[in-house]
Amino acid sequence: MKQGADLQSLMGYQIQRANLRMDADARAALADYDLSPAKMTALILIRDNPGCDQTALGRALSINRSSAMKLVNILVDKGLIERRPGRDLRTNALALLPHGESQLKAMLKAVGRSDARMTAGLSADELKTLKDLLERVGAADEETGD
Amino acid sequence: MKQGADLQSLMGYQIQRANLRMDADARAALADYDLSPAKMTALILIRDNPGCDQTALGRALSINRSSAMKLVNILVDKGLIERRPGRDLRTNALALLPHGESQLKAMLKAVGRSDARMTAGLSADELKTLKDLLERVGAADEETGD
DNA sequence: TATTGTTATACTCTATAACTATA
DNA sequence: TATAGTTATAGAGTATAACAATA
Repeated sequence: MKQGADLQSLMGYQIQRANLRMDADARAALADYDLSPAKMTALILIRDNPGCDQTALGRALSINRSSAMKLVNILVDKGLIERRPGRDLRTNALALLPHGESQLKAMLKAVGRSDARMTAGLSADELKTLKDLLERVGAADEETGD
Repeated sequence: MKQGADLQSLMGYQIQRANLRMDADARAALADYDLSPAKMTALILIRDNPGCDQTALGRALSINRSSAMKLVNILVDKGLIERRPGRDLRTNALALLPHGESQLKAMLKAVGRSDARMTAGLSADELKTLKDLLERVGAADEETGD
């Protein structure tokens, strides 16, 4: 299939294709853990922000309260995290459980290997440049509706 | 929300975040046309590969025959494309209709504006570099893979 | 036998709207 | 009034499994 000038010239398309390749490989790397890359990201955020509430987690993942609820339910059901009493009676404080911590360590190893393999064709300088440029793409608004 | 070293170091995460921002803006730019960026991509591919069949279209979009079927149904229902007799009696030849062509032109304008706005912070050289680096992400895997 | 289109079904992810209990 | 969590429901988007027609 030919991909004409229109697709080639859209940066959004280039990013989307690269994302598809990276996500597919990361997903395969996590197959043994029955978690998607996005759910692993949630575990990392909870570990690095202990006591955060569901709404804040959702905001960081660009999903709304309701979607965050479902995500948290899954992680709780798997015994990876726990809901604890939060800063007031409306809020809960999310916490990574020991089982979640050990699982996350293994997942990070697997995804790290995937990430390294997928970017093996780029030098350290190029990786730094790529990360910098990506951060500057769409640096404007970010929001999650409700 | 703090994003620790683990997320910062994963290129897959950086790409995914940039993709989310770009996709959201492109989606908003296409709101008037009631089509997602992915469906616009399908229209471009059909325009640039007239007579292609559904399976080939699906392959180009990384979706399977059944999903391609649903996608084509939607584009047909909207009067944008048409199924014509293909190279044998099993196959359809997909063709962009005049209405699809004019719609696509307008959509490309809108998405082009979105893309330009989102990448306005990057110089022409930087855009070229970014595209080059993105194309090489996951390329090593494809070369050595089976 | 293999391939293309097709249909039925199901799963993932996300969203909206409404309700509750707090604040 | 506003916010956090919750629940029910719905809509994309994709996948698998089967089948018919054709190659």
